[in-house]
Amino acid sequence: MTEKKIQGIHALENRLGEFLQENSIDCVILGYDQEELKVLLLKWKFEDIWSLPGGYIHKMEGMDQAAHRVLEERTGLTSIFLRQFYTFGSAGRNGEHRPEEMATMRRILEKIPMENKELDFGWFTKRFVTTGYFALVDLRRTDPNPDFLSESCEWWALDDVPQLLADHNEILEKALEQLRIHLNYLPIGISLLPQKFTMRALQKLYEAILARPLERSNFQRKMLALDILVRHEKQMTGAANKAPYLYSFDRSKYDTLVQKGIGFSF
Amino acid sequence: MTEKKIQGIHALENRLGEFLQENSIDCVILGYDQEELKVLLLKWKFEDIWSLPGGYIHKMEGMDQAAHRVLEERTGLTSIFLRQFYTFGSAGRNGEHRPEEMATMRRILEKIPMENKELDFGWFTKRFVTTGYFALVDLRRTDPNPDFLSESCEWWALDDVPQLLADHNEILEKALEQLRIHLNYLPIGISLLPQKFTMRALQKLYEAILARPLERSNFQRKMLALDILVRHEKQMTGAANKAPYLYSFDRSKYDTLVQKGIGFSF
DNA sequence: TATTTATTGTATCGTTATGACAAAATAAAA
DNA sequence: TTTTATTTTGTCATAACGATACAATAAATA
Repeated sequence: MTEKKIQGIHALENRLGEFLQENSIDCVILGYDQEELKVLLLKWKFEDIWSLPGGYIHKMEGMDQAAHRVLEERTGLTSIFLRQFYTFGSAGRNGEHRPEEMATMRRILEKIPMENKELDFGWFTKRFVTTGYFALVDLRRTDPNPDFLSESCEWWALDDVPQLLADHNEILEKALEQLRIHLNYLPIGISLLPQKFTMRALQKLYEAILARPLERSNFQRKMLALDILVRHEKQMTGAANKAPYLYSFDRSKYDTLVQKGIGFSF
Repeated sequence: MTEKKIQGIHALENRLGEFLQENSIDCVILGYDQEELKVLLLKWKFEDIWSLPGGYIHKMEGMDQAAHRVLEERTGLTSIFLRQFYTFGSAGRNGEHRPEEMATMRRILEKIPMENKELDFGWFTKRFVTTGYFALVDLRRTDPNPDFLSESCEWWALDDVPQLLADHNEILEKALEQLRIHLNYLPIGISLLPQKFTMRALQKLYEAILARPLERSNFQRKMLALDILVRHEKQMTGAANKAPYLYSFDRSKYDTLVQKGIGFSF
């Protein structure tokens, strides 16, 4: 078998894993920028179809590992906050329930230069199960890379997310729902913000996740009461107003707080 | 289709075949009796091995359906509180990581008459991903039934649970951890207690789940404040003390509260 | 019948958490 | 020097909470 062919098969495995296999993982990779929460989406070649980055689990690999691998392949980031949030296995996930979409997929695969492009789409009639992971990243540190079957890999503001492949919109919604619950057990800014940030930035992040405004002074009071922030010098913004302090997380205090798992709510 | 292309497809199939996995579900069925929380376990035939009841997802069946099916097969109960809590897919779940246990399983399977090929399960070669569900039931309404591979099906007090097959002890622990979190989003007594119960019984249930004592009068105050209980006549216990009232859940108020998803904590 | 016992139902009290709002501080512009 | 916009800190009434006390009561006991 030629090297090229092996590469092609390997790419297919990674990308189409969720259709070919019974098990796959899908990543809801959330980044934060410009006071907005964004999600990383892949655009398929040739057609206007977007989907969550995903892949499947190699034989000697755990599910968590697979999710980390996909994340690294798409963003270049390692050692990232990544958490399983739900497994989707309804009968309706079967490809044959979405014939039009399957036809589109068929067109895409036919145009991709591979020697074995006449794939038997009987594969598509299998029931498949995918496990969702959400990741929180500082998107300015990422370098999004499309995979073999994608022509681009872009950050989308949550409000603008288009219709996605299969049930990926539902998966995204579930990820956000779970993230909001996690917020009560875990302060999350540490992985979404740059190392030093203003209290306003942290509040805007929480507001973006919760999709509702929070009261400024009460937010500050509660956040400081957690005793996981370190205050640094002020940041001179150049604006005609009082300059805000910069804060960063105290990693060890942060970790012990997470360890204790104390619930706090917003 | 050319011979070469057919070869390519076969190569792909073979390659993918290496990655074949099995999906299963495992149920942590919790019952409450005698002020104790109990879990339903199966004892395998011929050997002293216990495990959680579980099963495979049939071809045209969703994962949730499969869990309901297993639950009904084991307990006779339908329309039950049943919730997915986590999916276990670490590399270590592969049978080949537990050779002694696999040898035991092999002995068991050899003694069981196997007309049915499905029973081979591929336990010794495939990697397993299992999704855990927890169920809450009134155990006095159940009729535990062992399955084909089990010789008994019994309720075990949580404190007495023996070492279980594979990572089932971890799965049980995770189920309890998740249940305790759910407790803050959902009053759960409705499915674990008989229709009418005393406040003391409800408190004992919460204490059993949380594994810590709760303050009596404050528990009563909070629980009544939820406004989902109906008070009935007193229950004459025959003991030399004040007789307690009986309560039951107001189903519609209960449902609307769950709908609102209001958080309350103990 | 009167008293005792054990448990239940409810009230109280001090502390803390919370939401809404107000006031002081301050960097830069006018 | 004053104005402007935003941050930081403070206040205050209310609600929630943990701890404790006390009253109510069904049955046993004297």
